[in-house]
Amino acid sequence: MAKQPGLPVRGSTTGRPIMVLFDALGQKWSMRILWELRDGPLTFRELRERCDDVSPTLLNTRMKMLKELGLTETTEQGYGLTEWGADLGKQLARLDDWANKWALTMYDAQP
Amino acid sequence: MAKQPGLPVRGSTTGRPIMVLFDALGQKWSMRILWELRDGPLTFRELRERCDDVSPTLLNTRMKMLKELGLTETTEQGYGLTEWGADLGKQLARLDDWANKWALTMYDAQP
DNA sequence: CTTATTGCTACAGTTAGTGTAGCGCAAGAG
DNA sequence: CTCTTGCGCTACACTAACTGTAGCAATAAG
Repeated sequence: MAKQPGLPVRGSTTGRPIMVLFDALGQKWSMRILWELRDGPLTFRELRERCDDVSPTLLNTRMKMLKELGLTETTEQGYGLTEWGADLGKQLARLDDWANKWALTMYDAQP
Repeated sequence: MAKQPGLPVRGSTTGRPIMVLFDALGQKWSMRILWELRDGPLTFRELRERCDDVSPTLLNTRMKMLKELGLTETTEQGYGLTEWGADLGKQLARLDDWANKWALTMYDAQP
């Protein structure tokens, strides 16, 4: 089933962009994959290894979805982020900053 | 099973804050719940309704998790965000802005 | 008492994700 | 040419995550 802003997703019929994004990022490994690709393209097997050996079945379906959403693409160096994917990656980097402060003040856990 | 920065989560043994966050937000309805609480506390049944009638079973387990993470709390008005939860909500609002631009330039889909 | 509304639990059924094995293909070595 | 090596990916059986409906115990009002 296709997936893009404007079309309904799990748990929301409106196709409102943020709902599409919540649906996509709310699936296991989605954010992690974008995160691991932040420093440049990786091969299927490399990416899989970085994601704690996620099952290839899932990695493949997830990559198909992210590709459909225009966030990743396949280059000659392997799987990489598109411009939009990289942009979203920056948003995730902000989340990283946030998470570190959060952990620090709430649990004294180090990044 | 407890959940907090510093302790291992699904797919990462390090307990690195961003991984804890990815694990938590990567579960279905997590982001949506934080999103729906952004304008103030809601009762269990109200919150459930706003989340497209998510099953009460899941809503309850999710609320327990979010509470454990210090993102939500139960007030006299019902379920609400903590300061950290509200802060994270602001990050999600940034994602909303991002998603709207994304949808607009990629698919001409309106927010 | 009855009635209504609340937060929440029980439980069976469906969907999503896991883990291992290995296929088909392309490139390099002998 | 054959043999190996490493690649992206698929098959498939298993487990975990989520769904949907019914309804319980508690509280409050009539």
